[in-house]
Amino acid sequence: MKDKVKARSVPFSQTRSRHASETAEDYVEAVMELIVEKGECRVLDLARYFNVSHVTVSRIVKRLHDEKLLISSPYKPVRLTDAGAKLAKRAKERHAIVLDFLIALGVDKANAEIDSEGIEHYVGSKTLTAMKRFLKSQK
Amino acid sequence: MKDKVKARSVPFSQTRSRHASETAEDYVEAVMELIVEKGECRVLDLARYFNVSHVTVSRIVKRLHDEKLLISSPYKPVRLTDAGAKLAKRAKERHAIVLDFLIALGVDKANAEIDSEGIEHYVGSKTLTAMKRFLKSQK
DNA sequence: AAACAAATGTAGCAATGGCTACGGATGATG
DNA sequence: CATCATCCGTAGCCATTGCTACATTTGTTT
Repeated sequence: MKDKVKARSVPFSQTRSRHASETAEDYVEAVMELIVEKGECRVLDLARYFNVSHVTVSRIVKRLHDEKLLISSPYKPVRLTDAGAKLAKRAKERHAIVLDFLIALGVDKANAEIDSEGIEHYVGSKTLTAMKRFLKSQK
Repeated sequence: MKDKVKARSVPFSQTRSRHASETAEDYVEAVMELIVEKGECRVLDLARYFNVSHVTVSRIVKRLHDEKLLISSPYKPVRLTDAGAKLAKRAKERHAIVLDFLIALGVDKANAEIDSEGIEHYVGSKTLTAMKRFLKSQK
């Protein structure tokens, strides 16, 4: 009964910080998408997109502004910094790969879209490579 | 500029509640694993397993006790209720499938273990079925 | 039995992400 | 230019998950 407990394989998976970066990725990705789709991104657009109140959005936008991923001034549309745009682009690519992968695997589009949004945050570079390889082999 | 913003595909993915059930699954799964491995599961075992303080564990254990997934009395080892054991078994099976799937896909075991722990919480039944199908076809 | 180490509980703080309620800013419309 | 709807910010609440510091319980070891 005195065995050492083997530590989890993800030593730094502290829920809170992990979750904070998930949020950051989701937000910059959404901002980029909304700007492409309708020319600008307002706080309320994000609120509708994520189905949360504008208050939640505005607090998170403020944090991401402090982290230099977003640019926001009062009552103005939200924009991306260079760093934010870079992160958004990476997240978007990864998201697209995961989505295509699930579809190629035989998951219907609706479910693939739902699951890919959660899965994308946990796909490491090795897994991403394996998914790309699979997609290529299916062509 | 007046287009409706299309809502996210996961309308009820409110981060908090989603995250709470993730925690529940992780904990019952860990409790089951630790009981199998060393005969009992103490708060400190869980703290080492998740790399968090015993305080964090003891609060979460209390919550899961209230939710009737765990049984805990002061200074005693943690056990599973029937409901907790059922949930743990389901989570463990899903975890195993995701892990095997990633390995079958060509991801090395270490990375497969890391990624599967995150991915398992976002794999819907359709995706799980597709993974099982893939595993069968590889045999 | 006393003393000590290890395990667990409690108090209290911070960060994050939900919310409602309310008030100020902006922009369109009369 | 006044009004009004919409958008957004602030105040302040709750829950969750981190933490340190300190207190208590348990069990082992003199």
